[in-house]
Amino acid sequence: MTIKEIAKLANVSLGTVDRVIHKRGKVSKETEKKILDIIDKVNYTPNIYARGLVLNKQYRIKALLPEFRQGQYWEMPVKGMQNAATNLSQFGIQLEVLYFDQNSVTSFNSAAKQLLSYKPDGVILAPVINFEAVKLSKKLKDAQIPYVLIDSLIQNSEPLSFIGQDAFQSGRLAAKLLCTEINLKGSISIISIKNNENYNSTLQQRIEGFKDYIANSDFIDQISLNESHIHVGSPDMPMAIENAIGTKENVDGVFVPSSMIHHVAAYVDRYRQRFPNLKMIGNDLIPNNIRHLEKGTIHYLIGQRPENQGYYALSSFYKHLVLGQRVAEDIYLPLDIITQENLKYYNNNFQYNF
Amino acid sequence: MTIKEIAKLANVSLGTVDRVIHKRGKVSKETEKKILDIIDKVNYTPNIYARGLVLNKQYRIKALLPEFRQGQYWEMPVKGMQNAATNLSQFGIQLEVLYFDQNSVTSFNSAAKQLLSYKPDGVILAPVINFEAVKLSKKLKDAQIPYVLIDSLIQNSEPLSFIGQDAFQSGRLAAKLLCTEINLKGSISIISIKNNENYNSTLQQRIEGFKDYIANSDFIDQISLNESHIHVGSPDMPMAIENAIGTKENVDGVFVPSSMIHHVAAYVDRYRQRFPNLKMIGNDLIPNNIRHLEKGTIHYLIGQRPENQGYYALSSFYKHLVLGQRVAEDIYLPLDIITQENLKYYNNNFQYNF
DNA sequence: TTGTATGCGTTATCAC
DNA sequence: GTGATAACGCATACAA
Repeated sequence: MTIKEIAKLANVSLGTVDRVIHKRGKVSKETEKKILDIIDKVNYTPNIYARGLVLNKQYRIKALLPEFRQGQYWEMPVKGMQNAATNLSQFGIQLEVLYFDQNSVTSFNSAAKQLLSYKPDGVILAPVINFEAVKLSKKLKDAQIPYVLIDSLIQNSEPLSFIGQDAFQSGRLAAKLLCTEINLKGSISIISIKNNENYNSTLQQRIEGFKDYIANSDFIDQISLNESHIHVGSPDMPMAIENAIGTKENVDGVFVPSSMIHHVAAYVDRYRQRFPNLKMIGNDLIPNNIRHLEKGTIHYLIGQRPENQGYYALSSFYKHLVLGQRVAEDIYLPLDIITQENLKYYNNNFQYNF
Repeated sequence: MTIKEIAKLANVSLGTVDRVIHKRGKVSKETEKKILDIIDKVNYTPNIYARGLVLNKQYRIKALLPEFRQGQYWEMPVKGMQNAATNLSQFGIQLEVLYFDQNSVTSFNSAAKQLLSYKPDGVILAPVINFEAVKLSKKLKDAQIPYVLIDSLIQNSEPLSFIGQDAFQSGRLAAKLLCTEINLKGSISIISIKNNENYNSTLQQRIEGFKDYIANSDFIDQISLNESHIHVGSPDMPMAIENAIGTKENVDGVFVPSSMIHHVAAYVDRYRQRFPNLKMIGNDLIPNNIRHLEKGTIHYLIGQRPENQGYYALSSFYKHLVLGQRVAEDIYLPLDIITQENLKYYNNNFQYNF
């Protein structure tokens, strides 16, 4: 059904129908009602091709993400975003990624300022520096620029959508797997490793979920927990790792609630004979972690499909801006459990998700 | 860059450019080369909107699948297909699903005949009745109708793409999880349950993978295996289950390489006190299986994202027919490990995969 | 308040 | 061999 046909049915010109559809006014109440009824009855949907052809709109989306080196976590969401950008370019979606230093508020603010100066049609934001992200989200709201949050949520925000993982549940799952692996008894070391100084709600929630699972299990008395915090790159990192896993009492399991588990795994691997039965579980399938999973140093990795997160983030804008569809508010990605056995098929078809 | 601009660059009319692009001939060698060079240099891609508008093509895709009742496995791929059909209808993709009785070759053949009479632009085929599916695939090839295979492959076929799972690897994964769960020792019962009489290569491969994992493990001597085959609906099914798991020696683990594990779970659940520590693993997250996973009767389910399989099947045709893109030949879906902990987030966003 | 005309980029037909 | 042109459905500027 086309506008022309609707116009004929309503005995008006297609200009009038168009004015009704786009609420441009200058139509009498009665003809408006008549046209709306017909539109409703025939279930009219505009032809996406004709619409796209005549509008010929370009939508500029800016992403604001932490800078990264090859093999680091943030490489993966970016890959997914760029993949989406390729597929969506024919629909006028344009992506540019701006980067900031996770340890520098100044760097974030200057990138944010630059971003706002572009007056983009949409923003993808990783709120790694929580407090500054909140301020930016307010500015975006004032400027009526829709934004998508990726990885973690921020307070009082009204994003077009949030795309990430339930961190608490992720921690619970890690606990279940690790406890089963160590046969429901022994000593577990939770090691929080970060490469920045910011408060990280995701890490925190994963740890809470981990503890919650054990606290509510019927083998709580059989498990002893200890927790440590390590900063990547600090000169005493080896000693910190040694303290976390090499104390007198044997540690049976290690949980690192971030992609940084490979640092511990490398240490364990170096002194393999000292840790013959240590079971390790962590997050994110970055190359360094995958290597240790293949080697057997790491036993489980929990994935959060970072490429898909990136892909979905841009897709949200395609749906919203191009198709005019309502988009899901919160998109929680599955908690993928990866072991040696299913590693090969993990996410090998994410590029197909369009 | 548009055809018009290319025409101007080449000092020809846009009709000539069009003839070159579509290889319609009637163009002199030299002008053809000149135009091709320009097209190549400016990296011309046709405007998808204008193209779609003028062609206004409808693509009729017919799917040929086993009939099912609510809650059965085939409901899920169909759901994914129909979801895709909704999203893709605006691009002219039309889907109709034809059903056949898995236990009736006649039913399959009459549905296949009907399908061919439609002269569809594409076919989605579930080769559940292997031999007949092979014959149909030949006819489709002769008629030059592209087809997508879903769930399992067939011999000597040349599908547009195959969408499914690596069944052997799925079996290996099941073995790993179950063996860990029973602490690498004990007695395991493999129960193959089917609701039809056809040879099922997927089941077979899963069982082989399962055995392969154990045969190549270092705890092979600690595990005893027995295997049984059961037909759903047969009056002696309870006794067959009893024989498989209720023998004198305790069975520690059960592996059912299909979505039919809930039949065993229901039996185990009814006589719970007799099987206090039985661990069970199976395939596919149909409602009956999910219920037993939540209850704890089933410990792991391996998912194969059937909705996504359906979605991808139709998407393949969108990519092939509408966008003219090359599509991936074999799409192996991830082997998802589902337990109580990550069940909630499993595949809750599959509808977003467009 | 309503109707008409033009153009978006591509395809396909027709005249030269 | 080549060029001109109508048509697809929609949005919009402008005429009435």
